[in-house]
Amino acid sequence: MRVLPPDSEAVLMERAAAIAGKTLQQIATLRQTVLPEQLTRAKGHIGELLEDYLGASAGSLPEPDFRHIGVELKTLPIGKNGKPKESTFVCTVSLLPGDSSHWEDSLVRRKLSRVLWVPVEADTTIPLAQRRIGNAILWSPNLSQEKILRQDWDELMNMVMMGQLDQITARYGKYLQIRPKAQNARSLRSGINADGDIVKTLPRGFYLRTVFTRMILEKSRF
DNA sequence: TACTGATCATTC
DNA sequence: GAATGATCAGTA
Repeated sequence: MRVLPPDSEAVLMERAAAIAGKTLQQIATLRQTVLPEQLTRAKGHIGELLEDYLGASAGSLPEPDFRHIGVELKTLPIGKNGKPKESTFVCTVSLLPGDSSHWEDSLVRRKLSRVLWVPVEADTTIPLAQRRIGNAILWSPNLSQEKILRQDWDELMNMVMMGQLDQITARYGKYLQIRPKAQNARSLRSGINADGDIVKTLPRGFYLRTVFTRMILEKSRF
């Protein structure tokens, strides 16, 4: 039985609060689903389990997970040092001109305008079933965060649109970076080269560095 | 050990 | 095939 989408942020937060401190096994049992033994062949499993529990609705559409309240769900894997272990995927990078040429109407901005961060224990010495959920954080970027996200986005998208895709590495961007987001290294998408011709290239995604999610986590603990 | 580049499952 | 959910794993 599917969980109905939450019709307000308050309802969403109640649901998130209800699982804070619970283990992944407890959530899986509540939802009558089975956990994989390892994440190696099920890398998105925890995110999907929490989408299911919380009533996310967007499916695989390029939209915020909770569409009508405009909230995006992100799980945050926390290592034993208490800090995020991995960068956070935001969305696919448009590699062709005309898709989203301004920060204001970019998918990055829309997805990051309101995010429910759910910390999840990710110490690999703990069996998956015993890892616990943390206290969720409902967040919007503050002015300085948005300013830097915008700077990163402008710089990176400028390179994309100038046909400098081959020069983009994960080293660009203070908070936001572009990295491959593909089935494998042979995957291809259409992009443009320096002459403006359409060429095939590796699909890319926008990711948030851990320095950024660490800041969100630390601020919420005040 | 942190980080970048590579990869895996599912859905439509 | 391209979007979603991400973590894996080699190397600097």
